[in-house]
Amino acid sequence: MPKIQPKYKFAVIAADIVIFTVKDGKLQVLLIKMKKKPFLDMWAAPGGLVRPLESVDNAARRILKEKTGVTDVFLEQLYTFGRVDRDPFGRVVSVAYYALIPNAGLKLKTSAEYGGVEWHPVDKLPELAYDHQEIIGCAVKRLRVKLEYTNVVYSLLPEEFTLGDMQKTYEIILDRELDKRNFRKKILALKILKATEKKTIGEANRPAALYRFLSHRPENIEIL
Amino acid sequence: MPKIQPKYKFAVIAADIVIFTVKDGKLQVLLIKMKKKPFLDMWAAPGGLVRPLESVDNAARRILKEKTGVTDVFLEQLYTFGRVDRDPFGRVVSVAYYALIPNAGLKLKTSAEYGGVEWHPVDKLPELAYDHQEIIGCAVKRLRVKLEYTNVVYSLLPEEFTLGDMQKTYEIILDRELDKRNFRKKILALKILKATEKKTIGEANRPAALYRFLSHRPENIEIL
DNA sequence: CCAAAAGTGTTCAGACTACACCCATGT
DNA sequence: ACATGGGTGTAGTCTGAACACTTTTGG
Repeated sequence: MPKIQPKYKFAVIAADIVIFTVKDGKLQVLLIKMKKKPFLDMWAAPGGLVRPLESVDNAARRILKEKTGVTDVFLEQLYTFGRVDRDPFGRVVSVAYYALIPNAGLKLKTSAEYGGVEWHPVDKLPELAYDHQEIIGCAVKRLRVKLEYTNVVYSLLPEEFTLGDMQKTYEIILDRELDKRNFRKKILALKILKATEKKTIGEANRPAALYRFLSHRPENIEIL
Repeated sequence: MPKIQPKYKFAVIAADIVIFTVKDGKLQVLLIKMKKKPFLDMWAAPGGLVRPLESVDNAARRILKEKTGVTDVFLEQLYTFGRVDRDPFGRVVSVAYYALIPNAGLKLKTSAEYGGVEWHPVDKLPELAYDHQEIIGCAVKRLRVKLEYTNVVYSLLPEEFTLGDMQKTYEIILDRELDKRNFRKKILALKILKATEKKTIGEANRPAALYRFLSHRPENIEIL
């Protein structure tokens, strides 16, 4: 067990965010390259200390916005990681969150503070700082079950999308194939989508109907 | 919004435990009567600051043991409550846990520090300190869903129990009646119990077979 | 003999699974 | 013309829900 440097007199609180998107046919997380010594060149989920006059939820929203610029996406508390030796800089307890953002040509802005900001597929993660491997693993598990009984995919898809897009998103995250006919039947029966008049154009195949979610709020609905 | 007294320079961490049992045909929680000023004579779930060299999980276990003496029961992290003004004594973030303990003639020991320790039915709670009403409400919700897809009732029942005891526990917590035949069929089909040779004796009705859980570890199993 | 909980099967409806072919477009 | 994903229905199986009477004990 590493020695804890009591930089703070009591345990203090940080928030870390596992930011997911689906990109290039893979579930990916946003990681930041560390420049500080014990974790030099390792990667970590974005995070930071909770400020004295800021709620933990707000800290999570702030960090998410700082790194991605997005604000109105699904963001939920995941779990609190409180091992004594999880942070070599001091006694820091991390309240972890996870967020789902659509892959809409988001520009990642790095800063001098970090060695880079990049998406990494969850099935091929680099070496991670702190206990972030555990945190991300936990977030992936949670995301998988959450997809099955809520409508939160809305936060991974663009405003308008095809049923094929939606099914592919499920297949990528759940890592299994779904039956097209059963999937469409199920989803349409739930009445959580409304069809637009539009269809996809310019693709090398038959145009597909575009849908949008009726509600962009998380709701519990048995989906699969 | 009340003014925060910066007793600590940063936010510090406490653990609060919602301790459940089923007693007198009701789901009950263990509460402590406060003696400190802004919450004088109000009740609260047991809790305390996390010590600098103690993990948050260990703090929860410690507090549970201090108040009840029990150790090997189901104890799980619930949620972290991080509103800025949740504690008038300072910036304290609470990692809430919930525990399930069997109602086996547990003796509650009060201390000079508190005005009393008592069980209270969750459907008739007194006025609660801090945000503990929210925390307990959250714990009850979680317990209800958890009962449906895990075996955690084991931690509310004695070592040996009848199927009637088990069904009653479900009915009390879920607050709805269950069909006796369907319940027994389902539970026995899951193979999570083993029948003992024994039967209840001395009751004013037909003796019932006594069962025990095969495993006393939390497992995900579709129960209802 | 009465009260109280234990114990025990069947039927019906709805949900889930598996499965194959034609269609509209771009190249 | 062909490659690509879009779009559609049915039959069989499984699961969950509803439902009533007999048994064994203590009082």
